[in-house]
Amino acid sequence: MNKGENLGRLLLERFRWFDGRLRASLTAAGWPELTYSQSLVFAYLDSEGTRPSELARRIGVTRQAVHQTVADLEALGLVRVEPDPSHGRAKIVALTDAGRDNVRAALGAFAKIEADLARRIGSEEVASLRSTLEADWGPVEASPPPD
Amino acid sequence: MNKGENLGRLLLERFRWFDGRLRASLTAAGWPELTYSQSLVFAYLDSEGTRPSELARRIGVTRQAVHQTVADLEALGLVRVEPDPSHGRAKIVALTDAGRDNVRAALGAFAKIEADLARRIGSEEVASLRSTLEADWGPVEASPPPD
DNA sequence: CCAATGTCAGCATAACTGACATCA
DNA sequence: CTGATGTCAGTTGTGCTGACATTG
Repeated sequence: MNKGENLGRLLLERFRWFDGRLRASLTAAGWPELTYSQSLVFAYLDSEGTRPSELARRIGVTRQAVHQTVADLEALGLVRVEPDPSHGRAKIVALTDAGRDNVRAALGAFAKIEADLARRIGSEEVASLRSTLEADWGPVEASPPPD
Repeated sequence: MNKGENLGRLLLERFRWFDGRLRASLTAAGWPELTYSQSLVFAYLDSEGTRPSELARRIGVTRQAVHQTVADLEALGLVRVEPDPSHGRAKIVALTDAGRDNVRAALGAFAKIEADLARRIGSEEVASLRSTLEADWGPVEASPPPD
C-alpha cells in the first residue's frame, strides 16, 4: 500500500467509504454498531443457518474465535444457536427475527448508498464498476488457514 | 455486508485479492511480513519524513498506537526516528535505505499485479476501474478521531 | 482408532484511556 | 498559560495456541 495512485489502496479507501455510509445509516436507524468480525459472521451466515466451524472456514479464523463472536451476536439478540438436528454434537447459528430485520435494513441501506453514488458519478459508472469487480480476477493468494 | 451482489463486500474482497498478491510478492522477495498497522504507517509516510502525531491524525489512531508501530518498524530497520531539527521536542519518522528499497519493491509489485489483472480482464477494464475509484464519491462518513 | 466439533484456559497483539513532563 | 507532543502505565478487546471431551 502506498500513495494515492495504487489500486490496492484505492480499493481499500472505497471500501471504507462504503462501510462508513453503511454504519452511519444503520446506527441512525437504531441498530447496534457491529465490530468487523461480527459483520463478517453476519455476512457469511446462510439463511438456513450455518455451523460455527463452517463459518470459521469461510471467514478464515479459528473455531474458537467464531464461537466468541457468535456469543456476542447472540447477546445482541441478532442470532440464536441451536443444536443441529441432523448431527449429534454440532450446533447451528441462525438469524433471529431481529437479525432478519437487521439484514433487511442493511439491504435497504446498500440500495440507497448505491443510488446516491450513481447520482454523483453516474449510473453507467457504477454498473461498470460492479461488473469489473465481479469479473474473474483469478485465484486469491490465500494465507494458510489457522487451526 | 451481505451476500455476493453488494458493492461494499465486492470492494473488500477485491482489496483482499490485491493485498494477498502484494504480500505474496514481497515475502517471495524476502521482505518481512508487515502487519496491517505497519503497512498503514508505511503508506502514509512522506518521503521527507513525518511526525508520529501527524501519522496518527492521518491514519485515525492515537499517537500512542503510532509510536508503538513505529518502534516495531524501527526494529525491522525500515524506518528511523530522529529529532526534528525545526522543533525542539518533536521527532521525525523517515525511511531508511532498506525502507526505500522496500517501497520500491512494493511499487514494482503493484505494477506487476495490475499488469496481470489487465491481461486477465482487459486493460480498458482496469483503466476504467481506476478512474471510477478515483472519482469524487463525496465525503466519507468518518468516525470521530480518537485521542 | 480417527476426524470433526465444541469448549475451557491461557497468551499475545494492538488498540485504547489516563496521566504527566516538555517545549514553542 | 496554553496547546501540541512524546512517553509511561494500565486496561480492554480479539484472535491465537494448547488441551480435552464428545460424537459419528
